Amino acid sequence: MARKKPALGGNGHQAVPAQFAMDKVLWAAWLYYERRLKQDEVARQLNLSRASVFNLLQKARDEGVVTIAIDPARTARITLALNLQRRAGIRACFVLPASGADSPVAEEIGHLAARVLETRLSDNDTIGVAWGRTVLNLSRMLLPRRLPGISIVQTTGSALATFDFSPVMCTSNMAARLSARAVNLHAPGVVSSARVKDVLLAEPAIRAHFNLLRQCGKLVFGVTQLVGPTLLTEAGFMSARELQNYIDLGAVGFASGYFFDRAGQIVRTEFDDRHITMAIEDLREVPERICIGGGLKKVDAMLGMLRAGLANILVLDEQTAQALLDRLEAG
Amino acid sequence: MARKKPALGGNGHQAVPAQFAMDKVLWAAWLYYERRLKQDEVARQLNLSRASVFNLLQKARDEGVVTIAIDPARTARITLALNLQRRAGIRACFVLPASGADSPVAEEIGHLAARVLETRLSDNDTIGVAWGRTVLNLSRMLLPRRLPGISIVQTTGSALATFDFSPVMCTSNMAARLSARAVNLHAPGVVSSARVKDVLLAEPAIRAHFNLLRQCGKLVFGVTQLVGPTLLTEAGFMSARELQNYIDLGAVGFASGYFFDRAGQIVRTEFDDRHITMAIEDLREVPERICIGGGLKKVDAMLGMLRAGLANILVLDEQTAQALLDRLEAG
DNA sequence: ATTATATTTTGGCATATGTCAACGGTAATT
DNA sequence: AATTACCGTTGACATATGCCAAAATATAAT
Repeated sequence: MARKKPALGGNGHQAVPAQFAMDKVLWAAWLYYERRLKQDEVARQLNLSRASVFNLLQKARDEGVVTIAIDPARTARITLALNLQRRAGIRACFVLPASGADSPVAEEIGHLAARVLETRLSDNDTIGVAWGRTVLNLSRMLLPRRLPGISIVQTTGSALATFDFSPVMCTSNMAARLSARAVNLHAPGVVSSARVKDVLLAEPAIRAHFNLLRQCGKLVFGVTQLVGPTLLTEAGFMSARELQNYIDLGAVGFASGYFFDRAGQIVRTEFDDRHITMAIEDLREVPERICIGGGLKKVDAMLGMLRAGLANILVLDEQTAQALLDRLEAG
Repeated sequence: MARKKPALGGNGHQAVPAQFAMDKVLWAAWLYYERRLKQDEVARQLNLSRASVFNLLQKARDEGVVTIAIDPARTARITLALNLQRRAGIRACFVLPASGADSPVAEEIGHLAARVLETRLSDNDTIGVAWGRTVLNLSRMLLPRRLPGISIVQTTGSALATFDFSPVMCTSNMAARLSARAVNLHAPGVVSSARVKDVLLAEPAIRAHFNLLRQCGKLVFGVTQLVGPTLLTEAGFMSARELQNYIDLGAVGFASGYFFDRAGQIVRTEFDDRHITMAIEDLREVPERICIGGGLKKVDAMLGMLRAGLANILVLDEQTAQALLDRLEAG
């Protein structure tokens, strides 16, 4: 996908970035994609070899000068998506076309989610971002764009353990892609006691952060199942014992900072009192709550998540969508 | 562009053969454009021939399922440049992006012009250079390079008064930057009588200079409006009375040594007979005649200059380009 | 059922695109 | 000044795409 280095300046000598016309990348892209000239003809116009024109076009695509994108809205119009949307009582549902065999579903869903998010972004948006592998995938697939009015805000305290899909990683990655403002939450994700959490939440800087989160127009998060090996413990976010407490109380999944059971009831333990994350009542006020996830093993968790009303926009793969729909129709 | 029929919605008949719960057009488009599979691979996944996949993709493009878009902010300038080029019937046109800031336009245009000139330079070029503030700006922005085969030739006699953008200054500055040969015209710009001009033009050294000018592959000059305070008088090039004579005859501008009116007719007074400069018929033979200039107050002058056919390559700022285009389209 | 008439699909060929290793010039380093 | 390292450029070759006319299939009319 990513060809080479971002290659800012291009040819070394000269502080003459794209601001100046005769930007060959733009010129070539224009002739090729707008005027529909063949690469040969473009080459003739620019006095270059065709191979060079090809390279310029490559760069144009990599830099995001040209965007070749599928309107993700279309993925929401297929029967399956519409049915699921209706059954789950949500606002929209985007379904990744099933691709044969060996596809790494998580990556592809991140890809689709990136497209979905891109089309929904508007100026001065504030976007709350949780953490997780899928969310990180999303951030990686965003096309570089310049949207300076946008803020990407962390919904959860930064985790202590170093894992590559940490909250900080997710937000800063996204912000970098969009040239947007990254607003990190300078607090641990989990603290040792309820008292410490109270103290932290009373801090002005932290309060300000949670106030900012109340301005969010969009929220992006993944969903995790609790059975089998789960990232929650593997990533060092919580202990196996802490997790077991939730499971014992009937929890089937975790999303956007909260655990819930099959029926969509939020499940709480003392862990919640030590978990520094966006308040659930604020969370439910966010107009667009986008949940990204797929894989059959997550069906139970997603079902609970939907019933809990955490998401109102869903991005998932075809297979999971079908399974989810079947379960919803079964009752 | 539109290939065939609009192809009724694609998802028209819901009674899909069940095996494809998914819209084939979308599916193919996703695999091809997002997953970057080859058409063969897509064909294999969909159990179709490659040609059919091609047709699906065609339909996807026609229906707007895939969008190939160039960052509109960057294309505006190019569109403007192309339109202006077409309307003015010139060879090329380079537009300086409107910088939000209050930057000194003249300098920026010189900068752009320098880049334009650099990309067009070739070995053993002979370049005729007039004088003016913009031309001097150009010379200052040229990157030092070693192009020994090139000659920079003065098109107009050296002015007597000392102003920093005199013909000699412009040529020698440019030559220095390019390590090129500066060929100065050892004669005054304006003499006292037609007789003196004749005598001078008969001089072998001067004849040789004008012969050299006939070899020019490129010409670089600015353009001046005549209303309001103008450099022509301020720099001591001519008297207010001499200028007024031109204005009375309808002249609106001065470029590359000649005055012209709104319609592009060259306007002459006895001053021309004392002005030592490249003959207009030689001037019009030069293949690349690059005019540099900007600022809304010059629009009238530039219009006349274009109609007079003095320039066939234009370097100007976005605002002026737009104004010029509007005027040309108005008729 | 049969014929006529669209519509979709396909094989194969002409053209366009993608890749790569080698070249040549510039800039930084010694 | 010589050396190295780097990067854009290029020609030649390998693949992929675009196109069209013919075949297959669906649809309508008689």
